[in-house]
Amino acid sequence: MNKIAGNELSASLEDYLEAIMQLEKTNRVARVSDIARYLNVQMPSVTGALKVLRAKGLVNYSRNSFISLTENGKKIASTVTDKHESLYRFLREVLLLPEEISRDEACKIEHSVGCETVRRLVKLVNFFNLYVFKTKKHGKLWWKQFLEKKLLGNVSNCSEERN
Amino acid sequence: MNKIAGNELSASLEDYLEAIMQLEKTNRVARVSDIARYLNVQMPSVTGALKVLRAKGLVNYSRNSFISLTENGKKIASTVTDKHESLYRFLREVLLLPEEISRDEACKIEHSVGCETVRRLVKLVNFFNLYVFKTKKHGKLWWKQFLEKKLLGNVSNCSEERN
DNA sequence: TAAAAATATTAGGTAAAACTAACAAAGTTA
DNA sequence: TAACTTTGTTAGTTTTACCTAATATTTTTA
Repeated sequence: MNKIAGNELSASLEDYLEAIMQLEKTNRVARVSDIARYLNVQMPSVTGALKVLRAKGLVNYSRNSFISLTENGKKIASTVTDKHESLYRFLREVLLLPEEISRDEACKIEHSVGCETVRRLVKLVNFFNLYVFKTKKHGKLWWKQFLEKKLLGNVSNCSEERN
Repeated sequence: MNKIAGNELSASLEDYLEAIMQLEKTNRVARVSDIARYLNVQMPSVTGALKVLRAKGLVNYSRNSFISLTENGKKIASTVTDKHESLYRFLREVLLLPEEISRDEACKIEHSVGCETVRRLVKLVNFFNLYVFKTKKHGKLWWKQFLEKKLLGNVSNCSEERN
């Protein structure tokens, strides 16, 4: 299962596009070694991914030379980045999770969440900023306390994790 | 990247555990063919997964015989199911997404979301039910309209999807 | 109970996405 | 410019998670 339908990209390939866009933004150019470092993979993995992305028409790239996103590649990369940022804001500003966890979590979820969901999530963030956090004097504090309060018997025994 | 740390299970293996628990609940027993149908895979894939899960001490299983979750397997399966249900409720009750999309989306996200996040998500659902939806007469309607309203210039060009 | 159907397993294969080791090309520096 | 370093590629391997085809086992039914 978990099949990848026709035009959809794997989480991994999405990550490469995102990395390239990010590196272009901060470093002017994205090199194989930068991408590798950014994504915590070895260089041959990058070369391999670039060939796949080129075959899909998402990057311009040729041996030992520059890498850039095509129009199409840019479009996908910004969709993913947008999901990432929206999720991050939701986790950070509404669920009030710590920065690092919000970042990590956004990274993982960004590949499995749909656009409409993200759009609504952004609305939710706006709602909190416009209404909940503006309530009386201490809206945000009140919400923080509400989050910490025990409500109903939701006892999930989360074996695995640190968070 | 996307490495699976020591004790963590892949999304796929989590799905098998979840399926087995679900089938045990509704059918009394989970058979290879049931699991295959449930997860949309072929039977040999199930046999293979069962061997891996057995090696990890998560299912009791022997050739041509019954399948059941061990204590440990049950624990993990219910954590996943719990994540699924909480996500579903959030998507359905707060973001007001259609049933089917909420279900699909929950299915995909359940493997990448942490326990603490889910716990807070549940609080958020409670908050909406206790406060937002109880506001005046038409709390829920008001929220629905808020969700539909255009706010700020969040124009993401979501090429891919249907939702 | 023998034949047919359903269920399960084995064997072998494929594809994605990573890896290492070895080599090649480019850039830097002495 | 020769030697060294950094960067990038190729070739080949591994792991995960699927698949099909063939075979084996169990259950049902005529």
